[in-house]
Amino acid sequence: MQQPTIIIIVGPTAVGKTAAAIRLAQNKRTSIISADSRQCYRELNIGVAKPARAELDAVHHYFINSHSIRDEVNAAVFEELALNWTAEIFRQSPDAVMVGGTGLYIKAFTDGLDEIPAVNPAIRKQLQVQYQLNGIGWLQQEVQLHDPAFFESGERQNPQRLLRALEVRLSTGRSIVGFRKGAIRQRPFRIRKIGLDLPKEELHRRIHTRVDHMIEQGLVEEVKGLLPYRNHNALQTVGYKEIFEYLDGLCSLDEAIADIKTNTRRYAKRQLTWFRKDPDVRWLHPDDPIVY
RNA sequence: GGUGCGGUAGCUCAGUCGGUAGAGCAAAGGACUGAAAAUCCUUGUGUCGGCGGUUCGAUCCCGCCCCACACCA
Repeated sequence: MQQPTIIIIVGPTAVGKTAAAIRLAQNKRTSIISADSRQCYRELNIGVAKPARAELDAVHHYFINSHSIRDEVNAAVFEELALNWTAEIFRQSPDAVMVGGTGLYIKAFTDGLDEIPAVNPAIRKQLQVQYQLNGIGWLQQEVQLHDPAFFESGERQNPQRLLRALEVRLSTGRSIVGFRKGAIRQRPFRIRKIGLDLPKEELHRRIHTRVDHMIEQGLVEEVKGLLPYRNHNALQTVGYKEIFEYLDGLCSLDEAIADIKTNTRRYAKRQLTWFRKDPDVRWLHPDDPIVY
């Protein structure tokens, strides 16, 4: 018997992944696993362009509204959940569909992450506080002192990477460099990747239209309700950050909207940089039929 | 109509005591294994408003014109 197959649809934001995935899942009579690091939060709706109610009713979606912004979600969490959901789907169907724009999550699912023991949350918290207080210079010194191997190879200007290296070193007593094997894990199913793309101008038009639509839908109200959670990681999100600035009186609404458009265009560009590098992706126009 | 102030990169502006110019933002390209819609790296794109004049040489000085803004009439 042939191995079950998961078809993964990737591409930049606003290209039309959601609609394509739903068409495909309906054809294959199967379910969809979302691979989107923001749509999993039930408190985030308008600003993250979730599938519409009718779309969610038409096809079962995993990893949509599955978490709270108070939960800690990351690539490792996604890897484990998605593998379980995949197994669940394959009990019913030889096909599964995954769709999303979060490249790292998809890579964690297809290739696996190296095993690194969980870090002590107290250490993580403590490092964040100290970094806020003392800045990047302090962080660099600490990493140089505690993990010279990473300091030599790593990104010295990147606070997130430095903090990660440091928390691993202080939690486990070992350098993160030693944990990174980069081994690609074998999965018990076939993986097919489809990339959707449009000419840049058209993609930008779609982004701009979608942002305007979000404002009409009441994005400002949604963001107002989330003000108490603005420091959560889940709220470090295009569409939310900019409206917080507007609500703080730092800019006009029009400026905030223009910033959302700019930041969404840049996000799309980063997504394309990531996915274009992947030789396994077969590129299609969003309207093309996906046949396997 | 007069006076003042300005016209330099896509935008906001700096600058050159005369030797063809540089910041921020935007943009382009890239990296990225537990924050990834995050984070980080690289790259300056230009008839210096137009036409004349002075000068070895003008974006800079002078004249005229055009455009924008402010004030006066």
